[in-house]
Amino acid sequence: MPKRGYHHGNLRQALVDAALKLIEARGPSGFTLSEAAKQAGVTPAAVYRHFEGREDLIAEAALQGFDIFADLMEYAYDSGQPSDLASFEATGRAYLAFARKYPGHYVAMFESGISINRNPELAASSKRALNVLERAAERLSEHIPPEKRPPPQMFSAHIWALSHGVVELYARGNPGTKSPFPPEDLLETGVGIYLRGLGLVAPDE
Amino acid sequence: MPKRGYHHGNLRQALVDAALKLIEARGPSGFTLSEAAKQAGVTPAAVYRHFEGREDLIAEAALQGFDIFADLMEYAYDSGQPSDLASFEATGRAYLAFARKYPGHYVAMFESGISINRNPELAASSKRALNVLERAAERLSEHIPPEKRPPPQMFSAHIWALSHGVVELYARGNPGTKSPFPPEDLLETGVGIYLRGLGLVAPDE
DNA sequence: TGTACATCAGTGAACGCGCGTTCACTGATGTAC
DNA sequence: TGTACATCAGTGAACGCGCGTTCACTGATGTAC
Repeated sequence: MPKRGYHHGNLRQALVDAALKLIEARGPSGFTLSEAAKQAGVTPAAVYRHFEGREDLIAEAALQGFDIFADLMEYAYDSGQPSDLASFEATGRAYLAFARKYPGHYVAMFESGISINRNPELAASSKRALNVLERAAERLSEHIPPEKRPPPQMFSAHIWALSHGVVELYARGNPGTKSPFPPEDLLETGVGIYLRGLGLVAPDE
Repeated sequence: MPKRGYHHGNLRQALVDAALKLIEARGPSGFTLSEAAKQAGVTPAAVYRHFEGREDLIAEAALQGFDIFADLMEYAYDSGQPSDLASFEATGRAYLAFARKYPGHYVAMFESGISINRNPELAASSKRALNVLERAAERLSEHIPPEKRPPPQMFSAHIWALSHGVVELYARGNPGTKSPFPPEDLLETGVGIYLRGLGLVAPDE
């Protein structure tokens, strides 16, 4: 039974969890090391037993996020197989689902200003997530006649950008920018129209 | 001749300009009122002659950004007329062009955490920009048979999201997330495929 | 099973720093006569 | 044109605050014998 007595038991993860909650609640710049320590019931100095400092703590939170994210993307891809189209659509949905379910992680990953390259592990993990989407795009592009086939990296970039834009603009509490449609619908229809434009979906459903 | 002697001449705008430069260089949380004052060659206390405080200064920077943005969007729309399709495409391009040309404004508007509703002027100005895109989408949607015509607000939301995503992910110095394609190309092709999906562009060019 | 001891996770006090904000002031500017 | 004066933009010193980080320490834990 951890969490009792002088020694915390699992302070490292408790600090990450506290950081995630704070980042979610107050944004990436509202997060402070001292506050995270406090929420974990510990002195700020104790943080330095587990992390090099503030940045390092954020980086760990982002890393855990990328790991979950990549897992989710892979699961989504697999669940769509053997249909390449279903796989592609599922990864797009997984992006939004992740952002909704793990908002703290999402902000740590994409808005905290953390560099993906500060840490080889972080770079590898984010690459893994990206690769799932690129693989899905590649498979899908094979259904298009080669002579009119745009590079698959471009597909994935389009979908990534659309998903990210939907999340940033419509799926979070940006005050004032109220969403005219549920974000999920927005992404779903956007991807649908896009795929129709690629000739991968029947022009009339 | 302003800018000489004890009185500054145009301190208010000089502070906004300094703030924009700082926000561009260090991100929204890297910006400090004191630093902006310093760059304008003035004591921090002097800022309070022109603004209520830090937030108010950021809000003014964002407001000026929305005004420029809305102007640019309107100009783009007009330049595409009488073709509704050209107008629509032009507004999408204008979004990216604005983000590139006025990065400080862009960040102040979309990433500083400022609320669009803190200020009626700000709300009006951002609404004006949004309206241009919505109007463009509305006109365009009239070229689609009514029975299979999705709501025009949905178009504009799709394009807005795609543009925003391209800017955030590929058009800025996010370290590590190197762009596989020039952002302009990415947006251009993405919008192209999307419009084809709507049946507004010939399926083969 | 009991004792001695090394380990090391967390303490608590302290630090220097830059921040946003306030306040009484000063002195340049522009207007009234 | 020259003088008196009101205005008010900017000064400079001070504030309290919370931040990230350091350091010598303490005492709980687990292992060796």
